[in-house]
Formats: sequence, structure tokens, C-alpha cells
Amino acid sequence: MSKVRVRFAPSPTGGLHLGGVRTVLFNYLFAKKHGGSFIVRVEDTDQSRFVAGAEEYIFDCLAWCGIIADESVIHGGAFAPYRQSERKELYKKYADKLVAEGHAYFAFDTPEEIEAMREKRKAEGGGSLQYDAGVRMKMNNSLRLLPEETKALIDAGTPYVIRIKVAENESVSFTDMIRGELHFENENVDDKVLMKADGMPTYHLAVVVDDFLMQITHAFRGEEWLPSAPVHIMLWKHLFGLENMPQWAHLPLILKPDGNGKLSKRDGDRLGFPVYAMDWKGPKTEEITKGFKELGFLPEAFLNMLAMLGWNPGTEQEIFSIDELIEAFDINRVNKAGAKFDFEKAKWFNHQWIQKLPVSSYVSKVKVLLAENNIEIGDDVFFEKILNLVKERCTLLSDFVEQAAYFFKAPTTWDADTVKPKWNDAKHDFFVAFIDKIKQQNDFSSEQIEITFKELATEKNIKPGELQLPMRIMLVGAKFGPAVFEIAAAIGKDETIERINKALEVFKA
RNA sequence: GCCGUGUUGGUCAACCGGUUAAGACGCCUCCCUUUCACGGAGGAAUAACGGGUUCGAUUCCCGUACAUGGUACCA
Repeated sequence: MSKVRVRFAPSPTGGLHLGGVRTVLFNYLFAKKHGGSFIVRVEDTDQSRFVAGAEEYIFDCLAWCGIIADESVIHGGAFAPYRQSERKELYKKYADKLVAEGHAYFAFDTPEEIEAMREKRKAEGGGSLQYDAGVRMKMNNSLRLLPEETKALIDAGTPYVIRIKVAENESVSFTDMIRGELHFENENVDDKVLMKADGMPTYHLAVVVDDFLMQITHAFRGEEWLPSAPVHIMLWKHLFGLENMPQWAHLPLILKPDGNGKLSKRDGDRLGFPVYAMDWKGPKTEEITKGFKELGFLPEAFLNMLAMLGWNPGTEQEIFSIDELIEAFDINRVNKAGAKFDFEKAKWFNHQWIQKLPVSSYVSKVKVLLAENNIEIGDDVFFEKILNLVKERCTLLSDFVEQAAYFFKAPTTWDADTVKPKWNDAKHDFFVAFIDKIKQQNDFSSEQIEITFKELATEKNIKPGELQLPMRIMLVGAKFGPAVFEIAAAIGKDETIERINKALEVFKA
């Protein structure tokens, strides 16, 4: 086998959704696994739907995921240009070749005429509504027209498209890496438009030409392309030869969690989770759709979660780094059926990765989050220590804001309902005495604080347990966080005393 | 309508003719912890339906149902 070359070919018409990222991922894993190259080209043949900024956005998302293309618009490479709009002439050449060899033809039909044809076929009760062998000799195209009539129309500047001429009484068979042997009867394939009236190719022509020119060996794409695969294969046969065709892999869809159907942006809005890798601002509405990145996902977790949607290693391992994924990935283990997206499981992956990674790898991201919430953090060493103390309570990076805030800022509200009903003078006296004790104490380690605390409680004849919760409320303000003595040790003696005193006043009132 | 693809617990899923049908998420119970978590131990919960083939089908074949994708001068 020649060197593996795979490609991801996004259409810059919107955000990069889960299905898109997973397609990239599988492409990337496969390429890296086989020491091949991963190239990103841009499918912008429909200029009317092209969204400004979408192309940059896609590369930003890939960069966040740590996926770097070997060749692309921004990374260069031997097969530039990578934008289909810049390769226009190339496609035309191949389309003309197809016409010259009788595999394609000019069609002058207006949209109205085609619509009329469909209505007629429907009325006649025929199953198919396609522009195919059954009707093409009744349409306004170069197959039915005399050569001089065709020429006259073209010379007169009549808009036309080029359509593939699907051979009659034949069939197409091919092997899909995921689905195995597939078979299509030509009578079910219609004469797809190859070149549009504006001179741009359709995806059908462009994908084949580009895959050939860019020497793609394995083509991964969503399952929604399966029905048009026969057209692509015919094109390969006519243009470049089946022996040069890449191997196909049609990936299963990512479905919405409730009900059925392809996951869409709307589902995310409705169910409250992101479907885009990063924040995406709609071109018209200016409305921002939340991304996994901004919600507080680690790219490692995001990729890990996506990889396990539709693929599994056949072992019980679920947590994979990108390198481990490359090592373990096997296209034969990709499932055929679509997978429903489960946000709870996605969060679980993120929680796992927050624990697994050293805090140093995400400390700067958390720092930004705290800064956004006006929380001053001290030096980095102390900050990382705090992160280690609270990380097991964090599912999203944004959880660190609440979990770490009280280490840097004294509480301003206290969960009084927890303390007040059981509050009494004896407890008040305990804390006054406790302050005196720790004032004299040089060793302010959590262990020593705990010893002092418990000894004093025993002395005062109060169960330590009954005092720990009030102490927590004093330091944190609420019922959460690591061991109280750890917190006290972390914030230091002075701050601890200050917080206890402050709370004592509040509880008294 | 026509064509394609798919169907193991609520979700992700293993098992590719013989299993008490793994594991994970979520849910429930208990333990740990006088906080919240983590962790530990348990639990409930699954092969769409009907025919074949076979000594034996969740596994193979055929129907049906359901779902989903395509049926654009969108990708």
C-alpha cells in the first residue's frame, strides 16, 4: 500500500459540530496510526452559503484539539490550493473530458422544467422522481438535442449544467471499510449535476477530482454520503480508474439524545449542552452558540469522549490520551449504527481527565476563569496546591471557580440554616477558646490544627463532629470543599482567625 | 413515493453459533466521610417482531415493523 493520505474537507458554512470533529478525529487517528499524512481542504464550492470567518474558526477548533494538518490552507503543502473555489478550472477540465467521452452531457433544463418533470412522474405513479435514464431523452439536454442545436444554445449563452450519464443496466459494487460489501443498481442512481451553471463543480465532481489529485488513499465521511457513493465511484471509473480509488469508510451518525435523528444545534440549545467544539457566532443573528471549550471541557476529554462514540477498542479501557487512541484505533472496530450523544457521559470523561492530568497542564486556563470572576490568586505554587486540593470535586473547568474561590476570598454569606438551629453559647465559647489556642501555636499544619481542635473539644465536652460543620461554614460559607483543617492550613492562621471572628458575630445575631 | 443504512439495558457498548449476555455512564441501596466529592460493596435494568437454516441462534438468511439518511445547480 502506498503511503496513507487522508483528508478532512469541511464546508465553511457553520460551526464545527460533534459529528465534524469526530470525522476529523478518525481521519487523524487513522493517518497517524499508519504513519500517513492528514490534509485539510476546504469545500467552498457553494459560495452563496460560505460564511465569513468559518474557515478560520474550523482551524481554531482543530488547534484547540491539538490536531495539526500536515497540509492545508494554513499549513501549506504540495497540493495547494486547498480551497475548492480556487481550483475551479481543474474541475472544468475533467467535466469536459467526461462529456467528450460520453459519460456526461450538457443539460439546459430550467428549474421549472425539472419540477414539471417530477410532478409528471409523480402523477404517473412511477416510483422514481429522479432525472435519470427514464426521462433524460425527454429533457432539454445534449443527449436529445442535435449537436448543432446544443452548440447553438451554448453559443447563445444559455445557462447549462453538466450531468453525469449513468449507464443503464449496470450496477456498482464497492467495499466500505466499516460496512463491508455494498451494492447499488444504476437504475436507482440519478444523473447528478457535476458542474453548475455558475461554473463551479458540485461536491460530487470536486471530491473525486480532489481525492485523485491529492492522492487520497482512504476517504472517511459521514453516513449521509452513502447514497451518493455510486456516483463518486462511477466518476472514479471514468476519470481515474477504480484501481486508484481511495478506500471508503462511511461513519455512523451522532444522534440526538432524546428521540431520534441527527444531532443538531437546536438540540443543544433545547437540552442545554454544546454541540460545537468552540463558541460559534451565527453569521446573521450574532447569537453565540456555546462550545465545549468555553463550557470548561479539556480537549483531551472532548476527543476521548468523541472517540468512544461509535468506536471502542474491544477492551474495558475507556480513558485514552490522543497517543493511546492512535495506538489503539482500528477502523474495523467502528460501529455501523448511529450513537446517541450523552452529555452526562461527556462530563464524566472531563472529570476523569481533570483528575488524570497534572494541574499544571490546565492551571493557566483556570487562572483566567478566576480572573474573570474577580478573584485574586496568590503565587502559582500556592494556586496549584489549591487546585490539587479541590480538583476531585470538579467536573468542568468552570467548577474550579466555586471550588477554589473561598481560598482567596472570605465568604460574605453563610449557610446559617445549617448552623443556627444548633448554635449555643458553649459552641461560641469553644471557638473563642480555639482562637486563643491557635494564636499560640506555631505549627499551623492541618494535622496540628486537627489535634488542637479535637483536644479542645474533648476538654469542653463537645463532640468534635458537632463543631466541624460550623467551622466549615465559617471558613467556606457553605457545605462543601475538602477537609476543614486542610482549608484552615491553606488560608493560614491569620485568615482563619479573622473568618472565625467574623462568623461568630454573624451567628450571634 | 423510491432508494440506501441501521436495530443488544434509559445511554455508550462487548460477545463475531453453545456465555449465569462483559464493562462504562446514569439511577437506587449500603459502607467510608459528622460537608461536598473521591473511593469501596451491592442492586434494578437489555438481544424489535415473525419465519427459516442448524443438534443449537443475540450471533447466519428472509420477511415485517420501527428509526434514520438520501432523493438540490447544499455539502
